[in-house]
Amino acid sequence: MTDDVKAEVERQLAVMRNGASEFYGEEDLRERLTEFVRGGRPLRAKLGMDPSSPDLHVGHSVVLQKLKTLQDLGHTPIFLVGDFTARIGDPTGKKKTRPALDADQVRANAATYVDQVSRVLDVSKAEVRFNSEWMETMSSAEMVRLCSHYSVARLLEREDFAKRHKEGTSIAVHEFLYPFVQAYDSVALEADIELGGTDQTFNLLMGREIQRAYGQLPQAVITQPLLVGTDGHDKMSKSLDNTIGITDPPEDSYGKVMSISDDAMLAYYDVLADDTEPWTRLADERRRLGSGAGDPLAFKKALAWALVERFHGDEAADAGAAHFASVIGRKEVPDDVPETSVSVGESGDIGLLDLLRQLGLTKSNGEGRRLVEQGAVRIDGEPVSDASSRLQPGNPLIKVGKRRFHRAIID
RNA sequence: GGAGAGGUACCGAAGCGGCCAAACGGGGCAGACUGUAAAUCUGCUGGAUCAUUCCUUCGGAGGUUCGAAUCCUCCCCUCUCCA
Repeated sequence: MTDDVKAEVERQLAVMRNGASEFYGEEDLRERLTEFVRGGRPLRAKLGMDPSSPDLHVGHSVVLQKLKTLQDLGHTPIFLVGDFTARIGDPTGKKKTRPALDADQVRANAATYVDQVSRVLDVSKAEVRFNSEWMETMSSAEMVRLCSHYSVARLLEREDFAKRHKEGTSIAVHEFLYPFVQAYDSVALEADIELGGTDQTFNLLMGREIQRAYGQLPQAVITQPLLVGTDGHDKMSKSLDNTIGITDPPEDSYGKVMSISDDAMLAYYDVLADDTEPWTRLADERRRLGSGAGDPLAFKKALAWALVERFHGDEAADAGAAHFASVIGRKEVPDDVPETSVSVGESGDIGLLDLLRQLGLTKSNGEGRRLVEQGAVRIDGEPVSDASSRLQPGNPLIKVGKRRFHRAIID
């Protein structure tokens, strides 16, 4: 019996550790975990996300996946929507003060989160909380007390703060408050474990200290590696415009994966793979590619398929693959080309540059002219070389670049 | 409160009376090439205009000048040092 308990505790710890970058406070957890295995209360696993943009992306899904893993182990997943912290703006990794979001914006973003999270996690069995719940009503006196538990010197140990301080970029005082609030969230939620990306390490660990200061057992901290963006260099981030959104259309998601470099492709696999079907099949090929052999294109297709499948299901993944093979591979016209009706002027025809703008394919005539000059514009498959050309009424298919199609209904 | 440095296009950064719509780098877009929308190479990258040219842009508001991103005045913001 005791051995069984011990084995189960070790098994759970191993599962938690799997794929993680760091597991801080693992020892602190052992006792609580043992009680749980003996039939005690489940551990409370916290994952916080600020609704600073309306969409979650695949990078976020890495930690969400971990939360799901903890859910599957029988623990209580707590998805914390940082509606209050979003209004401060997480200074992590930032070179300058983030603009604070207003309450309405935050509320609107938060509303979309729960739905998106449900693509990964069984939200109905999770505890979904908002930190405005306790932060909105915290008194100034309490805030002061909270801040008394940590020193400026230690805050300045944070690399981003230290750098900004040294370089003379301004750090607004409220930015210092961010880690305090995040840490206090763990107190309010009585978290046993907190998850986050490696970039959150400081904030997460501060949670341990603040919990101790409030007389709680410190949470364990599991950090997950950051997913590189589609550019292959920086971390995936909305502000860098290198994301694959959880709610992106399957065709886009598939195409975005296909566009990443081979190096990034391996990084994606390493961070995203779990022990479920489409991923496990790739394990051998992953090893071959690591040693310079293998078929990178086939692997990338399989990776793209697996990723789309995770968020949209296998039919959507098939559709994404078919779309890519058709449009990019065979250079065919996709089935679902958007259509827009435009009217000719008194002349009875319409200028190409006007048309491009009306279809939303270009922002200005200058841009349109440039694209035409560069041979990027095709009408019904034929390249156009004259920017001043005019089109008669009809239904021409306009193609700009390699993958932007639009059918014009000219009358 | 005092002294100094600075605010330039999506970002970084030159320019410091006309040759500036503003060098250069990054990013973005396009083309070539490729197993892909990677890498690499090439081109483009404020708006209107076929073009000549015109309009808006160099923190904000005024001013000097034939002419200002560049000079002057006031204001706002950032940073440094001093008190």
